Amino acid sequence: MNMDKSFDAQAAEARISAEWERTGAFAAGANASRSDTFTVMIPPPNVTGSLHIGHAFNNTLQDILVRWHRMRGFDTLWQPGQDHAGIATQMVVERQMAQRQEPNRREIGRDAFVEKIWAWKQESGDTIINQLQRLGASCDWSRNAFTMSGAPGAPDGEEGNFHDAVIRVFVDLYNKGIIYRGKRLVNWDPHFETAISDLEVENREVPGHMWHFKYPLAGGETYEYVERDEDGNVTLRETRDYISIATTRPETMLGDGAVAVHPGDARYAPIVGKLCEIPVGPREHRRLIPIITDEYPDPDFGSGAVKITGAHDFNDYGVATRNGIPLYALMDTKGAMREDGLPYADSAAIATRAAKGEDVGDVSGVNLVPDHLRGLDRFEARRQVIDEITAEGLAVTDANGAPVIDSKPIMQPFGDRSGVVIEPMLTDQWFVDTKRIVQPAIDAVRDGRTQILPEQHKKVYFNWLENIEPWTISRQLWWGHQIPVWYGLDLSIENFVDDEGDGALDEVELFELLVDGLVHTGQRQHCAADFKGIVQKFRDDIAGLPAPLEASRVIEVADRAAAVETLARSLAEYNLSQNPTELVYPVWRDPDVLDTWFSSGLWPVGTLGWPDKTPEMQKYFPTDVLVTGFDIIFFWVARMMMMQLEVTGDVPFHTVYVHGLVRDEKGAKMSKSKGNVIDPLDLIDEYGADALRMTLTSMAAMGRDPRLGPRHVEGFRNFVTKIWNATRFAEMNGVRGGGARPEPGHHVNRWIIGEVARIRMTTDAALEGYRFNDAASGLYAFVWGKVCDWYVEFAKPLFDGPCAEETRATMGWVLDQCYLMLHPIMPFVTEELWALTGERRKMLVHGDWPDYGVELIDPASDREMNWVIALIEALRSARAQMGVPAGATLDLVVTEADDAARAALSANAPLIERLARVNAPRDGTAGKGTISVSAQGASFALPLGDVIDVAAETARLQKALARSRKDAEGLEKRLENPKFAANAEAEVIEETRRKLVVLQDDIARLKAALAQLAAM
RNA sequence: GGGCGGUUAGCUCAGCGGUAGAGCACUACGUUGACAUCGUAGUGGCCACUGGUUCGAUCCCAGUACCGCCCA
Repeated sequence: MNMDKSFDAQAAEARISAEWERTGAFAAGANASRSDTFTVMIPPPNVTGSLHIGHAFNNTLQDILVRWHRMRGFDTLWQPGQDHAGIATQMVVERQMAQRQEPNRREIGRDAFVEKIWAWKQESGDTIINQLQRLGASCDWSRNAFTMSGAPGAPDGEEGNFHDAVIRVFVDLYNKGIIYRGKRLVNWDPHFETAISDLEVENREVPGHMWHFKYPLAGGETYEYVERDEDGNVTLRETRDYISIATTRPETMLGDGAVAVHPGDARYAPIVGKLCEIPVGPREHRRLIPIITDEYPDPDFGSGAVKITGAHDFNDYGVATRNGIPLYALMDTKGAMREDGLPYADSAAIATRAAKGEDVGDVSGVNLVPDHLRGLDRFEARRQVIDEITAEGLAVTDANGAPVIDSKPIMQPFGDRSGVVIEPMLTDQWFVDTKRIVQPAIDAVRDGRTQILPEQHKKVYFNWLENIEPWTISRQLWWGHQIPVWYGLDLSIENFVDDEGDGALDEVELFELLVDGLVHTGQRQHCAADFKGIVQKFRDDIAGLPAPLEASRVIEVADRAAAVETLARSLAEYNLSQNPTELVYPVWRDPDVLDTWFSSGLWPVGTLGWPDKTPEMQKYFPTDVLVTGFDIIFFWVARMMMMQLEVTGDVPFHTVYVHGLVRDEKGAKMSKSKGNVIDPLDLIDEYGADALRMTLTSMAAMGRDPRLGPRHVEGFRNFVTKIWNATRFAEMNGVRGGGARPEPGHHVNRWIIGEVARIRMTTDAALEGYRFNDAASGLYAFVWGKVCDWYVEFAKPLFDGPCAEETRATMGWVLDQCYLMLHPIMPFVTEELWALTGERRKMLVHGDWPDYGVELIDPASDREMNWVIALIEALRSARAQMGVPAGATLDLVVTEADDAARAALSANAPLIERLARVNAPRDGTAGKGTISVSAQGASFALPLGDVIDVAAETARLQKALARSRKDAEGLEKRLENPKFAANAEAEVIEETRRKLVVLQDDIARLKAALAQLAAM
């Protein structure tokens, strides 16, 4: 067989991947030889996603753990799958529809749109799966899961039951009161027209402006405004008829409900409790709002007075709810000024009554946007508001009469998907009362049932969970798990009497019902897994209605409007026919879907078939390790902990390994806008998947961000070539793999077997501690630095001698061990070499991970070979420094040697001769024209003849001497210190003594050599 | 402002109580039985700064400076 000169990654990877897949090598339980399980859940990539370098890193680490366990015989499952990614996917498909100039989603309707998304998923949803396969990820692809599988409308092939799990948990938490609906201020994305969670908001500092406006006091009242410095001296005193307010968002002034000042702020004490006027809007309907006190305003910031717009600012919301200030919504779902609701004049009148302390009830119909601003975009409205106030002379001005506008950076919230400015909006949403389920998640990490590595991330985890806020889980999207809650009109009527008591309703009674019941705004809601589940609940609701209404058929309609219409029609028909079987009670389902993270929070159990009692659930849950990036520790890890603990009472995994973020060579975050993104597929194309994986692994130091550049990958591609060529050399010398571990007699062979045992132990220790970089660099150093640099070189002369057979057997075994141990990190080239070098019982992916240890280390061989290596290095170094031509062969004169040195020398002479380019050693003395080399217990002379440069040789020896002396002095000083002797461990003292003896031996030899040189 | 990290060879990073390591880069040499995607030998470091603990500190503690990241 003739091996190529290097590994053809491109060709081999595809072939090997296909073979793994064909033989089901990655199937759950494949190669299991024991009952212990090892389960890893892939962090599901977005179904819209494609492989980026972060995925490559994340999945390489998972694959290493998984392959390592599989080879050790664990019953291993690496569960793959994808996330349906609500907003992202909806966005992709909508954009595609727009490009194709198809009707938009509202035109085609919800069902058709969802169908389109499914079609898109069928077509291009497996992109990232294929890319992960190119990376070599050994997931059980036959189990590929999807967070929307089993949802209504899912096509063939998507019938998994993930949807059941999601709905089951929603219903369960709803029944426990942990999920609730409420009108709250949420982060609203005006682009996608949906609420998003805090975590999906990115706060960025952007250039902004702060405007200062005067809010005149009602009725032209005045007060003495006094400012003082720190010592209480008056710095400003004037009579004012206004209060000065600073704002970055003037358009929200329209919705102000109050002005707040700090209770300790003496400047405004005289006017607290009075009313002031919002300086915008039609003059004839100028609104008045109260001046209140609250701890929130910072007296040192701006004027110290803050306008309170409860419906459009989170801080203001807090102030407003504490003080009973109404929340006036100003914008629609697109972030434009509202056009709905009451006319401005009516609205302003209601608001003024409220400001005076009247209870005005629900203000959702109140629209305080003046007519001429209605429908304007929020930013356009801002400009107009500023202009109007300024024109009226109510902007605060400087000495020259110009309006004061501070230009300064302000923090602004942006939607992480849409990139538009988030608008706090008052809307009805569903929430998880996370405080009620968070404690077990905190406890589990605190008591170590789940370990977070590196440990520093525990603090972040605790900090977030201990200050957790309610989680907004509803999204105003169409792609996702629709909330399983149905609403019905509240028809309950107080004091209704069926006048005739005949169990039928006449026109008068119906009219009464319509007026008192139907028309009032109340509604009922019930939650169940499906429509069938809520029917009985609504029946119970209407059971108290007058006959025959109480027996109405519950039917599902599109929305509230349809329900009202349907009910009205049903009553009308009944009125004509008096046929009670025609009566219906229409209900409609909540149109919102759940936050994608609600479903991915159930990933560990949902992928294993829960809520069914599946064998997989039994076997593989709780899972073992979650490997993930720091950025989703809140999004995902914390939520999985909470949700799994809530539904199963168990932690989802015992270890969370948190890795860093892959950066570019300069340490910058990779981003499309910076243009510094590295595509892992490009790297795979150019250098091979193994090289990329090895690079990423070697950089995976815990708690550090790897910096990746193509140069690094190139280095590890060379490593792939190196092991390939070591194998090629072996193959050319008749070495075959697949044999049992030999028990050779030659020190070289005995030594390398001991080294293999060492690397096995350090590799396992590194992997057990999730020190991936140590595993990678240890193996790299072993294969290159021990096997290739020394063992292969030592073997060359042995192939010509009596030990040739045992050397062939040993080399075959050693290389097999290299393939085995490198396989988790570099699966392709090792699998290829495994196949090329022997008849194998099974593929390397199912190879048996070794478990030998110190028993294979022969101390005598170890000592001897290390002595030989040190001597060869000393000889080479001396030659190079003295400028001996590389090709020249020198005599090696033994001037002194103890028994051990003599034995080692004679046993390994051919090796030394070959690798140091010297002739067979002979005894003699150093004379004129020789340079000196020493090894432990021995001194040598290398005759160079006339060419010797005495000065250079002296310099070389003196430099070595100086170094040894310095080291020896340090050791001596330490040993002489009585406190060291008293305090240090016995082992340390012994080690120090030993080192000193070696150094002293070295110094003596160098001195002797120098003396001799001087004598010439 | 709060929290968490980092600062070690020219570059990228390991090490984290016993006086420093790797890869890359650089210099010189090299057609040695696989590998030039290579080999051999070298150059290069007050381990950010200041104190403290210790027989001993790059490593532990405190502070300073600078640089990141996350949350306000």
